[in-house]
Amino acid sequence: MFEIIKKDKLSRARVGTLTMPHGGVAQTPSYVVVGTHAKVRTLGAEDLAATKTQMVISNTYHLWRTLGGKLDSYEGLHKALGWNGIVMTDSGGFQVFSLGFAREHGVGKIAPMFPEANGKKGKAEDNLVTITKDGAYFMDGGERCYLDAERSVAIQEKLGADIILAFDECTSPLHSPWYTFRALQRTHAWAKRCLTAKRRKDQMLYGIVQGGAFWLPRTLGARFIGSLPFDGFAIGGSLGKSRSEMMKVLKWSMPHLPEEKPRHLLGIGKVDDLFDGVEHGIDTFDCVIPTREARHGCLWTLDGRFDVKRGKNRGAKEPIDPACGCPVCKGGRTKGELYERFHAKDAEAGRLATLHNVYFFNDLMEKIRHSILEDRFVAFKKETLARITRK
RNA sequence: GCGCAGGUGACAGAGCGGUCAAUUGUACCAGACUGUAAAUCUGGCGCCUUAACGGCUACGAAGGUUCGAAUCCUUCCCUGCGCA
Repeated sequence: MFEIIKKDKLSRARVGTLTMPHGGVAQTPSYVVVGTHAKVRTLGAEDLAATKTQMVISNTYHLWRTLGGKLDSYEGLHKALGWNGIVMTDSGGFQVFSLGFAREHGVGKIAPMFPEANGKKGKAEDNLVTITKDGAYFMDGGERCYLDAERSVAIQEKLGADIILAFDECTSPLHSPWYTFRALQRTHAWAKRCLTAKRRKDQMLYGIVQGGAFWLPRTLGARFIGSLPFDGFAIGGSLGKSRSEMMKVLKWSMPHLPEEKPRHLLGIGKVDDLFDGVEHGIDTFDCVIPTREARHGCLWTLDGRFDVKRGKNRGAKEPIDPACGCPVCKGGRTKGELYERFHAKDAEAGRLATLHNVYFFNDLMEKIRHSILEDRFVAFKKETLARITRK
């Protein structure tokens, strides 16, 4: 169930409450922390609570492949996580892209302006995925496996998340409008099949808007998916060559999605993205940035982000951010300690950094919620972005 | 004092006559990471040059042999180990 508590006057931003059939509750806008293998990398269950985490997203494809036959007797994601917050599962649709054309095209979802410049353009044989109108074939460790709408829903029902996602095809930013359009037809057919295949009543099913960064397919996508009886909606897919194109995609999509249902922005979540997304009416975001960058030593603060592995942090006695309330900063841990642990390849380094980053993003979302409730969201956005880009 | 092994760029450690400004690792500097193929990847790292090109100075020191030396020879200095 989704209840809107307050709408912003100057933008489409809103504050809401997401309540799950099993009892989990989240205040939105909210960050969804990525825990692909039913675990937020480096974090334990107790850490989730300490980081203000309200929602976690795991991955159908990865869990399906690792659990294998054990899926039938799976304990469920809440048990696996040891945590009773809201859990989502991605459908595996993104892996159609990330293991497929992403490798061949040498791109991410947001393509660089000059793809050849990032120097890792792959060969066609790097593409591990074959897509048909029925579903997708993956090459996984020499084994060929098949995933489609029905199977994805069935797996997600066994995994037992609160919110599950429709199986979709995420296209590459380098795909043509025509390819993108044909992929969109597949995604739409699969969306309807997911609705039909769904058995459990205690899970919410979100539809996914695709259509690349092209106006027509994207608009058609939003209109079509928005018209189906999903419990919520997600914006997915390749979002153009730059952030400004990404925001255009939101602008084209959002008006076609029902106001009263929750909207999720898939896989996007840097600070400026969050503000823009919220401004366009997004309620939840998931992104790998806080956890992955933490493991890579990159720490986020409201004064910008920095790499704690750099030499200037050796011996530094100050916390990551004196204003931060996370267990790491409040616990008296210093940049110097993080530096030493990262250089010693101590696994605790990644955990401490992850604790900080996850807390940072969850806390930022809380601040955003407050700003909306206090009618100062746009001002808060402006002052925060000015501050964070200052250095 | 004798014997043996060595002295290479911030450190460790390759190279053992030309393709060596010198493999590689670490450190250092810079950058990337957006529904996790990722606790990872990329670039730089003697000096001059925006950079390429080019030039200059370099492999303990000084000489020497060679068209050409970090690489061979001589002497000296220094370090480690063993014996006195």
